[in-house]
Amino acid sequence: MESSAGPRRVTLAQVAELAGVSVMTASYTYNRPSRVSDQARSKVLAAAARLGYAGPDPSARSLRRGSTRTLGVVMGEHLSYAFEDPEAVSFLAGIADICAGHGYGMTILPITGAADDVQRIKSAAVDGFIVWTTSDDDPVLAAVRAMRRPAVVHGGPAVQGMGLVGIDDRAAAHAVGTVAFAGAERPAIVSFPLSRDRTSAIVGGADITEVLFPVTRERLEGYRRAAEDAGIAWRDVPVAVCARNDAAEAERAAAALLASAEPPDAIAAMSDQQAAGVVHAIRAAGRAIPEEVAVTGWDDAAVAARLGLTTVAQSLRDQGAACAHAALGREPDSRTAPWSIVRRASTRR
Amino acid sequence: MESSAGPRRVTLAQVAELAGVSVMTASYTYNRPSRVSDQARSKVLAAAARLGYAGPDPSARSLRRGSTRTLGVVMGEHLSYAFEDPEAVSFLAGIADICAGHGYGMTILPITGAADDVQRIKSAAVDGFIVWTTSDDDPVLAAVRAMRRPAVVHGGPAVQGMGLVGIDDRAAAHAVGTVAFAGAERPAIVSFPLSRDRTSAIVGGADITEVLFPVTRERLEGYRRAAEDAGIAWRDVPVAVCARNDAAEAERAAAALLASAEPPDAIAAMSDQQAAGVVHAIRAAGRAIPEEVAVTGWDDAAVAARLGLTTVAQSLRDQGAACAHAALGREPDSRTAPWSIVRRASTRR
DNA sequence: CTGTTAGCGCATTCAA
DNA sequence: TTGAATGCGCTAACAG
Repeated sequence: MESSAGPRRVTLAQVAELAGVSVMTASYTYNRPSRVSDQARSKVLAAAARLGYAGPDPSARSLRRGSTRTLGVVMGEHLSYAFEDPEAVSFLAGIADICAGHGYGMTILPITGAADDVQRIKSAAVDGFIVWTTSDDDPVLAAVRAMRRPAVVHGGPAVQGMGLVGIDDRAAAHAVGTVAFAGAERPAIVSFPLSRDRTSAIVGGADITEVLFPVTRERLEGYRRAAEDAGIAWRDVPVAVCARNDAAEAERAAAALLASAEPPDAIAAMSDQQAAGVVHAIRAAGRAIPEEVAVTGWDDAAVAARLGLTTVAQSLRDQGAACAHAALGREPDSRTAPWSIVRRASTRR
Repeated sequence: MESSAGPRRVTLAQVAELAGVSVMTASYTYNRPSRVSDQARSKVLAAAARLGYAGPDPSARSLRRGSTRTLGVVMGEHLSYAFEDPEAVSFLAGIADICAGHGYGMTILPITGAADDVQRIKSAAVDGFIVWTTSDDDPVLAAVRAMRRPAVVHGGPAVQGMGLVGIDDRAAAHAVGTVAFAGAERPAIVSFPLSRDRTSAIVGGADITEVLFPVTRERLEGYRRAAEDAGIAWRDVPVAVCARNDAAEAERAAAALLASAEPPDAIAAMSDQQAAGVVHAIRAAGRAIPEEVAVTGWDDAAVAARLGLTTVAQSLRDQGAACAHAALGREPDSRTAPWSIVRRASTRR
C-alpha cells in the first residue's frame, strides 16, 4: 500500500537515469532545448512522461540561479481593502503587465497589521519588493529594506535605500484645490485617514505635520495652500476624515458638513469614489453643483467622467509598471509621474 | 571600488563565522531560538547586524524543507477582471485568512490567456494550487494537475485528481429561478459568458450542453427547469449573454430585452452586480418591480440588500477558506458548500 | 545547549 | 552535443 505521504517527488536525476542520459542532458532539455539532440530530447521527455515528472523544481532552480523570478507586492493593511480600491487594482494590473512581459511571477504579500507581517516579508521568495503607499511609521518598511533587495515605494514615504514612484501630490492638490475653491467662501475637505488607527472625525485646522500618511499629508498641504491663496485661514477649513476610501462613508461625512451651521460651498475630496459620495450628499441636500457647492475628486476614474467631476488625472497603471521596473532593478530607482487637472462641470471654473 | 553587481549576499555561514559559532547554532537562532543560549543568540544577532544579514534565504529554506509554505491562486484570464469582482475578492480574503493562520504566503498567478500561462504555473514555487472557476477546456487545469501538488478548483470544472469546492449551482438556480419566474409569462435570463471568447448576444433557447463554463452551464440548467416548471418552453426564454460580470453591461442587455416586442416580466441574473444593472434598466423603462418585472441576483452581496433583491446567498469567503484547507492537504478534497435563497421585494413571492 | 554530517534538486563551469 | 564535478544556502537527523 502507498504510504500516506504519497510518492516521493520525481527528480531530474531519476528522469535522466530512466532516459539513459546524464542529468545535464535532462536539464538542458528543459532549459536550452536547442542544445540537445532531438533523440536525446525525446528520450528525456518520454522518461519524464512515464515517471510523471512535474518539471524542474522551482525552489531548487531559484536557489541555483540566485533568482526567484518573482516580485513581491506589499498591499497594505487589509487585503480586501486594497482590492476594493479600483485604483489599487489598476496599479496591480500595471505591475502584472511588466511581470508577465519579463517572465516574472508576482506575489501579493498580505499585511494584517499584526506583528507577523515582518515574518511574512522575511520569508518571501522574491527578487524585489513593491510597497503600496503606507504610513511613515509602518514597520513593514524596515523589514523590506532589511531584505536588501531592490525595493520601491509607491506614493510614499520616501525611504533611504528604496525607490519612490508617484506624482507630486502637493502640487496636484494645490492645482485642483485652486479650481475647487475658486469663488468659494467656505471650502471643506474630505480626507483619507490621518493616522493608522483610521478613526473618522471632522476637524478644523488639522495639524498637517502630524499626519503619518505622506500622500495624505502632501495633499492636505496642497489644499491648505489653495485655501490660503483664496484668502481663507486653514483653521476655518473643516476636514472630514474618513476611515476608508469609499463612497458611502464620504457621503455620510459630506452630509454632516452640509448640515452644519456654516455649510461648505466647495468640497475637495481625495478620490473620485469619495467625491461620488459627496455628490450624492449634495444632491440629497437639494443644493446645486457647482453653483452652491463645487466638488473635486482625484484619479480620474470612470466614475469621474460619469458624474462630470473635476479631478486630478494620473495613471496608476503606468505607476505600477514603473514600480515593477524599479523592483526588477532595470531602471533608475525613483520617478515622478505625470498628472494633470481635468476640468468638468463640478467646479465653478 | 564595489563591483556594480553589488555585494554578494551574506550567508548564514558568514554570520556563524563572525559570531564564532557553528552554522547550526546560527540556524537555530532563527528557527528555534529557545534551543540556543542567550549568549550564543546575541553573538549571532550581533554578527548578523554587522554584516547586514537579511535572514535565511527563502529559496534555500524551501529546497531544504521540501515546502515553500506558499499557496498559489490561479485567478483567471484577466487579473483586473478578477479583482474587480467583489465576490472574487471575498474568496481571496477567505484564502488569505487561512494562509495567514498557517504562516503561509499566497501567490496570485496571473493568467493572460496566452501560451505562457502554462510556464507560469510550472515555475510557481508553491505547495498547492487553488483555481478560480474556469472553462472545461482551460489548459491551465492540465498544467496545474501536472504539478502533482494538492490542488482544488472553485466552482468547476471537476478535474480528476483535483478537489472541487462550491455550491450546487443547478439546485440553487432552480430554487431562485422558481421564485423569479413565479407568476411570470415571459421570463428572461442575464447570463455570464457561454464560451471563452466572451461575446455578448441575446439568444433564445441557448444550447446549454455547449456551454463550456460549468458554473454558468449548471445555472442555466437550473433556470431552464424553473422555466419549464412554470410551463414555459426553453426556446421561448431569451438569454442575454454578457461578456463581463458588471452592472453596466447587464443594464444595456436588460434595456435591449425590455425594448423588444415581447419584453420579459421576470429576469434572473447571475450576480447581484448584473441584477443591479437590470434594476436600473427596468426603472429607466418606467416599469414597476416586481409587479411588472421581477428580478433576482446571485451572491447576496451588499448591493442586493440595498436594492432589495431576491438572491442566492453563499459565502465566497468560506469557500475560499475551504479551498485553502484543501490546497494545504488538510481536509477532504471536495466539499459542497451551503447556499440559501434570500427573498426580498424584487420578486412576486 | 552545540556541533558534525549530509544532501534537498538543480544548473553553471569546464572538460571531453 | 554530452557529461562529471561542484556547490547554491540551508536545516533534518543525529551525536556529543
